Amino acid sequence: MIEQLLSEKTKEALNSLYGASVETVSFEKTNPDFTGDLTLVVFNFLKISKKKPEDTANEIGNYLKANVSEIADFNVVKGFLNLVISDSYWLNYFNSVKNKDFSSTKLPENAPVVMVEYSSPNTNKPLHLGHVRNNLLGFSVAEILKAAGNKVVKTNIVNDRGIHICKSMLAWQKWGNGETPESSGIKGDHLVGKYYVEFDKHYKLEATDLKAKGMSEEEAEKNAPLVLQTKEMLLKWEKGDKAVRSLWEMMNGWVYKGFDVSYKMMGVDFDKTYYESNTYLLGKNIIDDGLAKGILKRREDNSVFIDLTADGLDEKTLLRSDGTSLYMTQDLGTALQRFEEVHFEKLIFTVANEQDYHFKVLSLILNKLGYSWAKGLHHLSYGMVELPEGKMKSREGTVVDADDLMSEMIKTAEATTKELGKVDNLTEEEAQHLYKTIGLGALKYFLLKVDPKKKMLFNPAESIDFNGNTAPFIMFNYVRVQAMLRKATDAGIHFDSSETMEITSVLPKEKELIIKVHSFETIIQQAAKEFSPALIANYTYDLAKEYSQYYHDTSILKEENNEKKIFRLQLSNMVGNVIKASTKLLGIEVPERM
RNA sequence: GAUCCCAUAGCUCAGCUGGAUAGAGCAACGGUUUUCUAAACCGUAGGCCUUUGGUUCGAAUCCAAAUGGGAUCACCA
Repeated sequence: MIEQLLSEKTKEALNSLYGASVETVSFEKTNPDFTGDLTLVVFNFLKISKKKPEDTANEIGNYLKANVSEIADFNVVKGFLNLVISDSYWLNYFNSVKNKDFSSTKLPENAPVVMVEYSSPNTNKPLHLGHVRNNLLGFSVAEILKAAGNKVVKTNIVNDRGIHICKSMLAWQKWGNGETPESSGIKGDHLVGKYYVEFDKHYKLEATDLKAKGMSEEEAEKNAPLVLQTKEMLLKWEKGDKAVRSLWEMMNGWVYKGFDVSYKMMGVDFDKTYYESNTYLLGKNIIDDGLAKGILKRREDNSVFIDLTADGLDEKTLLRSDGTSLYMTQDLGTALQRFEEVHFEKLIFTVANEQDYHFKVLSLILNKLGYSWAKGLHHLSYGMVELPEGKMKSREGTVVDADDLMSEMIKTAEATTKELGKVDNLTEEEAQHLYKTIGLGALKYFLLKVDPKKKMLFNPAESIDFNGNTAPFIMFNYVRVQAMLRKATDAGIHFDSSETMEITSVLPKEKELIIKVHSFETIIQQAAKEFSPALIANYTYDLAKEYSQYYHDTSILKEENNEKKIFRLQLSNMVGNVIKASTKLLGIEVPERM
């Protein structure tokens, strides 16, 4: 990396010129309005040099030019030292990576293990837009971490038990008339979700009824017959009641079949799937351990808690007075279980920001209990997706359904593609695949290009764009490259040999493209560090945009100089390779034609 | 009441480990096609970077407060 070399040499310069040693020296990309590639801001060194900014910059510049062969020239504007890196440096770099497969990563044996948990669906309803953001984020972060040199284990924990699951079960029992996915033709998860909404409808009626009879709102909500029956059902489930268990298994089975279809459509997968019904009792041994260490305390009524008031938080109960465990207890237990299973360096939880508090407490407790691995826990917190009318609520049916949204996107892609008349040479199968690639790509990019932690507004009335900063634009540029390369191959031009072209100078745009590709590695590392697919998305867009301008202004196949022509083809090929690799990190596939 | 997150063009967002004149896309207006895919390219217009104070040679960026928006603070998950 050129930055590293320059940083070292600058330290050397400061030492030799002013006899001072500086810890870190960093460069930034030169502002496009000035000449140069990298810029050193010298204001920080004035104390050392005891000279004017211009003089300091000039002295450092002279030293670097004399001692670093990669520096072709420099100029000084006020306190800014702009360095021009020689074309030959960039060309050497270009030649070393022009045929590289940017998407392959070879992991060292001892690569750190990172577990990424995402999705975590409930089995009482189908996936909605919020889940889509979660799934895409989790999957993409996993891909990015892989590319950054980690061994990644993708995990899903299915919340398959609990009072909310019993709600749809009870409603189906009461009003389902034996309806099944087969008999109704409704996708399993949607069918179950239908009864979840049904439950809420009846429950609200009951509560209103009780209120009319003089109960307070709170009483009415607690004493609605449906609520009591659900609690009873949960107790039966916990005791292993045969009828309840088999109903549970049947309905969950429908849901899993449905989820599989949605996951496959989204293009996400998991290495491990956990079920809450198997893990909800975990964590009690941690409690015993904490009590023994005196970090957890037992109340008079036998419940167990931890006092976090000294850390600015509250008292957190970890065991009910009847000895049963809670959400937090369970999460403590599963974290420990996972560490014992895979010895992760990091454990990433992809969960919406409404649970920031929960994860803060979780990490704090584990740290207090002295588990050294707990510092590897990270909550990948993302903002909620909101609709113009506010938060989505599954119970009330005000959600953007994941399956509906995806098929809507594919339909839009189909309509647009046909309108542009781009399907003439495709078989029906190829065309269908193309619509899916474009539609889902547009959706994925739309959700991933925004900083994860920001909440996002989705207006279903305004369909997702296909122009500008979008996946179809990026794909379009990839496709243009492929079309051109096919044409070149047909004409018998060999651009993919490792042969080095005798190019001595490059166009400014060509240099920019090489520099852009050069920074791909750094961007991956940064995205991995910040768990941010948005960085990859924006990088890819910038690259595609620059290529688009280059393509527009420069003739490639029509270039008469053969060396230049081949160089340009190689450059295009390289840009295509990077686009393919970086979109892959977002879970986006690129088509070969469109 | 307490804590956490957010605030940049009409809209959606970049930029935030302090640096030069704050960038894209959409929408608006105008232009480019006998030339490698026009889902493209070029141009015009659009900004008290929410406000105030502080730190600094230098602040959209760091600190504090205020305002507005969101979330959380169960022996629910």
